[in-house]
Amino acid sequence: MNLKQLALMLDLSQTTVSRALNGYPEVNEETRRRVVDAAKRHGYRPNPSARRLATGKAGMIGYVLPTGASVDIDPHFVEFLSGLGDYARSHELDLVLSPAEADDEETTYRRVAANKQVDAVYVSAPRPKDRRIALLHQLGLPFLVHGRSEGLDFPYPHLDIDNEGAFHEAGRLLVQLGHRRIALINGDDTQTFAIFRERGLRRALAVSGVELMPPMIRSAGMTEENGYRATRSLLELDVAPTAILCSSLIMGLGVVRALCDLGLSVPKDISLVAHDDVFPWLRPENFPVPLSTTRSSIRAAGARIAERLAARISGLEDDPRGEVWPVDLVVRGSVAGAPL
Amino acid sequence: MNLKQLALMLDLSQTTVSRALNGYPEVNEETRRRVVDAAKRHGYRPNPSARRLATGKAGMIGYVLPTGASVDIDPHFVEFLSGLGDYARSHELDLVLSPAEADDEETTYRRVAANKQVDAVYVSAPRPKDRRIALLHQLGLPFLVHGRSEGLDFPYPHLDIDNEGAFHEAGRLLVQLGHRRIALINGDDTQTFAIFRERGLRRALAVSGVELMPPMIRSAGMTEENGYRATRSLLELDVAPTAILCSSLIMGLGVVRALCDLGLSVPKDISLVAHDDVFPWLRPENFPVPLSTTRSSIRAAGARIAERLAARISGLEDDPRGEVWPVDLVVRGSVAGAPL
DNA sequence: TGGCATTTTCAAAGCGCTTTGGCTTGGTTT
DNA sequence: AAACCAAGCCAAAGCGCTTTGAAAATGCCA
Repeated sequence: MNLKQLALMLDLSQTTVSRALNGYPEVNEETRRRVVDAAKRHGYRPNPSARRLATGKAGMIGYVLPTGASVDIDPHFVEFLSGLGDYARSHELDLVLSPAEADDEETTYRRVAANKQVDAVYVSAPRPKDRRIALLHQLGLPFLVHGRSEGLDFPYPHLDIDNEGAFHEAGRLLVQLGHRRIALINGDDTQTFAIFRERGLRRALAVSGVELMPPMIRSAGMTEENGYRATRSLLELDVAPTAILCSSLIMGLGVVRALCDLGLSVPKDISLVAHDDVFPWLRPENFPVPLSTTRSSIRAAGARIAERLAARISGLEDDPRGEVWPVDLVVRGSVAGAPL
Repeated sequence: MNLKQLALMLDLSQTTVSRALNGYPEVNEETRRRVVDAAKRHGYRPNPSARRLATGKAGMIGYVLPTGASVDIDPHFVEFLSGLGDYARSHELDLVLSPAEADDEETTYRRVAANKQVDAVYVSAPRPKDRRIALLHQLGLPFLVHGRSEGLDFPYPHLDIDNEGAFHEAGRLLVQLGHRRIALINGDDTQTFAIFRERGLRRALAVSGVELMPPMIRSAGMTEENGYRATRSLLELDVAPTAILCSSLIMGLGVVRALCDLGLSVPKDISLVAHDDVFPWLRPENFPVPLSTTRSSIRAAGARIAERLAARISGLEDDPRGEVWPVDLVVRGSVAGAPL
């Protein structure tokens, strides 16, 4: 059932039927009712390919997915997707994943933009002076960044959580508990989220006159194994930390395992705080010792990003506004006063 | 730069240019070279919307994503996606995720099929007599199932791992080690993979004359917490198990935590085997006691599925062939002879 | 050289929608 | 009564590609 047939059946022109369905004003309300009614009855749905060709609008949002034999997609992605999908569903928005060579995403972004495959894209895991953002800005393809870049000379729309504030708060708590040697097991420090977290902790330590030194910082992909290794190496230092701030629950698993291996107990010997993105399948309160966390639902972020993207697509939002969410500090049993 | 302009520039008809570019035989090789060359030089890329409208082919593969406030996307999905994306990239195939209400995927499948948004879809987490498979079969939309259904009266293309064989092997090993009370902590047992795994273990036990009784079976979503709870409840039984077979590493984390809580040691008190989908961020050899596993890379499956979907789209494959991969049993320190 | 089969090219008709510009109709103004 | 206007509708022209059916060019043979 296509427009032509429907128009024929109603003894109207395609123009009128199209307008009636799309809510244009120049059509009699009575006529519109007839059309809408007939459309529903015959289950008419405009062919998206045709509509897209005519309007240039795709009704889809895009994401360029870095791939490669040695590239692992972040497990957070799936949680983010839950939120995004949940909102997108209610608006009949589909999501297009365009796989790209991890070290050349630009080509794919250009292709996606040139093809007008999607109405907007979102960008995740930004780095300082992120090339993708500059590119999208230049290409004029609507976009939204999950996270923030730095050092760009133009404003761009984004949604981020207050990573610096979160780790500042967590650091401050530890400092207040008397800790001075606080280590940071961070994620990939070429990404801004990691930079902000380090900054937050540094600021908290500075208050008590302590400087966050390089040996106290580890940075690596968020795997259990990396958490383990970082912890082992930190505790081999001459002046080992008495507290650890860790950028993810997954790494947190490794941290706990390492401490256990070394016969150290949480929180008596070591205090531990981790960032929690709120996975349904791994919860900080279920760690051997309930884990204190900085918590922010990545799923909620996904939903909000979908909402804003939809707004941008329909023209309701068009300023490059940035939105930064506060992060909860949730204190549980894994922190205590510094040992003497 | 579109076809028309390119044709004009080359002083050829659109027909010829189109044919030259699409490899039709009825065009002079010399002409073709000219065309291909000019196309490359001017960076001409056919507009996919137009092509789609004309041919009905989309160049995309689809996936209907169940969503909802209380629906969690399986964390395995991301690993699967890595594999799929990796292959898809090399073939310029995009992936369309169409979010659906979790309890009414049918509507979305119908929409996707009617709109011809994608050339093929893949279906995951099938159940016995899966409605989606029957629907796709009936709609005539090419598809591939990751996993298997049961009780369908027609063949359909799928890729599965030998879940029954895997858990049979694992069960047999435990039986050989003298275990008789073996518990199963399974995933969602409305899904076929879980049914097959149970069947495998049952068969292994039967050999030694033991029947797998309901109290020895737990089934739940694959979270750390569910692994913990299942284990606690199993060990409160009058005749507690001496070995546990567990359907995922994530649940395995909970199992280990529960055993630790109870002061039981692996493998002295309890032997443990888990299924490993090969996550980069959580590896069985890094468990407190290295975990024995049945191992099968879900990522490899993703790549293979993309490959077969591509083949089906291009007509190279069109039989409803099923493909079942064997599963490795990897023995590590978590199994030992049954305690007396 | 004429006739015929092949090769190579083209004009035009879709694909199904949106949108421009114009045509009626009936009512309001001067 | 002529002149104007708004409301409601329509025909037709795109959007950029593929594909059909036919025409022109070429080669081959008798």
